[in-house]
Amino acid sequence: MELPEVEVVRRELEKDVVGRRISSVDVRRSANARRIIRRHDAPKELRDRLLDRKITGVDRIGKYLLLRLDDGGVIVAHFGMSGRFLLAQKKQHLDPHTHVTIGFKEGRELRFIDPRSFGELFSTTVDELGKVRELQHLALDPLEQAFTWQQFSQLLAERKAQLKPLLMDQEFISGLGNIYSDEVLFAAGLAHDRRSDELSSQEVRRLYRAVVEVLLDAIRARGTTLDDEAYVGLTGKPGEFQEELRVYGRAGEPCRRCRTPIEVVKRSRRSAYFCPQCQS
DNA sequence: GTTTAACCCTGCACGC
DNA sequence: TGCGTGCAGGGTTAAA
Repeated sequence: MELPEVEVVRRELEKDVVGRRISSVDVRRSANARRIIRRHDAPKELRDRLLDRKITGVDRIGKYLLLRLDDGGVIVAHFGMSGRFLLAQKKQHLDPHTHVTIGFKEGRELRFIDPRSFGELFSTTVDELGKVRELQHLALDPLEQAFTWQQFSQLLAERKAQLKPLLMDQEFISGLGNIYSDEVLFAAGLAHDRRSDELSSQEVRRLYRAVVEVLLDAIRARGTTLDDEAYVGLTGKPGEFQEELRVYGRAGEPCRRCRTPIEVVKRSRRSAYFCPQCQS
């Protein structure tokens, strides 16, 4: 799950969960549930921090969600590969991979579900936010006002790395993963292994526009829901951006722009999809 | 500084 | 049918 999916969930949380008061917190007694809240909380600590608090706002930094509480507390959530939130009625069937359940006074509950257990959910406070290791090294979020062409141009020039891994580096910009880095590079017409410090100013501008436009398009389509992945919105409705993917997952299929078959290369277990004709 | 590989994890596709 | 194997990918970490 990457920035667009997390942003869609953020907007849904803002609409459906802000203003709710937490009446119960349940952490499953499984090794994976402990792993999800790992390092930061014991189940009792998480419960004590959240119980009776009201959720006052929901922010996002890169792929991290921050649910703010009325006493200065913050719930931090990251979905990893297969994690998601489900807003359900309490009597609704419980997915076996539900690790944490946050119940509200009005009746429904927010469930953190994650089959592969790469996700995280833990509590902290506004004052301690700067000390949270996961958040410390996050770079600028590309949908923030501060993400300008000039800024991006300078960042690219300061590094000498291949574009694809650089775009996915959360210390460079935060929010892109494997799917959207491929889509962005296609939209910009740039090859995945081009060097960041060897781009012309025109290419930098194309890349900048591609980052912003692909992310906004994906958010408009409510994110990408792939067959083998669990991403669906807060209430179970899948995204639609998978219909608009230009290269990701389309190896061997004709490029939508020039009909050349899309190619894929593997580098340390990550695949990069691209059109050899349109990207150079 | 950059790149590579291994690790965490489970569901699924595949071949025998 | 059933088993073993490989793969997917978020991030982190260690090593090259």
